[in-house]
Amino acid sequence: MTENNDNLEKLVGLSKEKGLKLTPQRMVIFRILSECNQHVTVDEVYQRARVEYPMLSPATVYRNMEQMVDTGLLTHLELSGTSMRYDTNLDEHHHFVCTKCGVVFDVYLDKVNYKLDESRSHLGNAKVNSLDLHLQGTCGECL
Amino acid sequence: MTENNDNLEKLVGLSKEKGLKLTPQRMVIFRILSECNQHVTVDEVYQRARVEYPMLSPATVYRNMEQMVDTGLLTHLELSGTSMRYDTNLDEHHHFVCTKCGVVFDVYLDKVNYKLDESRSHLGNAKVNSLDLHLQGTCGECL
DNA sequence: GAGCGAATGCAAATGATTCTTATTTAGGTC
DNA sequence: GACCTAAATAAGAATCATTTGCATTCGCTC
Ligand SMILES: [Mn+2]
Ligand SMILES: [Mn+2]
Ligand SMILES: [Zn+2]
Ligand SMILES: [Zn+2]
Repeated sequence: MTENNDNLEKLVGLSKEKGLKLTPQRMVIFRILSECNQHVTVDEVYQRARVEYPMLSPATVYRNMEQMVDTGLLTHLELSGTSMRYDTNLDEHHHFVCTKCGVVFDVYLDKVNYKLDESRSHLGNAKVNSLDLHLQGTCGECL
Repeated sequence: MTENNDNLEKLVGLSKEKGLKLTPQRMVIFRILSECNQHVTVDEVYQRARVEYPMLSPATVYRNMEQMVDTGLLTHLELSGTSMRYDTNLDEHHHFVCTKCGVVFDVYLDKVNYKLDESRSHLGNAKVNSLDLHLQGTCGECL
């Protein structure tokens, strides 16, 4: 709860720095993002937000969340799926996805080592900048 | 070329086993899949196919490719992006994506080791079944 | 060649996202 | 506090990928 408040204050502070105006719509979106699940869709945020702010337009949520990505307050969650998921966790981290229910957990790595099979991998002289580990399996609930 | 023929024959053989009927539309799709780039969208296949078979319907390509996933002749490429990509390579492998041009290369690994930071990763008693390594960077062309 | 279920074409439906436009408003300036 | 302007919003149309319903056609088996 105090952590949520911290998150909210951080969002408000950063958005001021970026020159974003503090509209009530934006405040509702910020608060929901600071309270709810890390890996959300626009619609999940919209559904919650409209309870408190019924005249809110979905387009506003779309615009705000994309803008937050542009200004570095959110990231896109790079998973395939029907609708875009956003990540409020800006730390470098990876993900576990439950193949039954779709729940997404954050995974932090102490280390990763991998060795390419050069004979079959044809990267040419591509330069690898980052790696993203996607773990899949069954979550505790679905076991 | 002989390799493409092999691929095509394999597709035809497998589809017979699965009880799929050999329609001319399906044959065109199979042949294109056996000839072209591994990581294709439905539309890329459709655009090629309609050259040879102008009355082909996009819905037919959608239906066939999804059905091929169901019967194990194709897999979904688990990347975020505007439209679904399919992988004709059924071997276990990983991918490199160029962040400039979007090209996708196959990557084969000899080994992977990773160590979770248990204090921050909360997998509960989830069971991890597979891992997928996504390399990102700049391909040779875009360097 | 007949019969049947699978496959197809086409057009309408869907769902997520983006865009357009007229209107409102936050936040700075006097 | 009134005023200004650029930013933000609501509402709805537009777009794009994908799916679905339905009438018709066609591979395949006997
Ligand atoms: Mn995350
Ligand atoms: Mn591949
Ligand atoms: Zn689960
Ligand atoms: Zn490239």
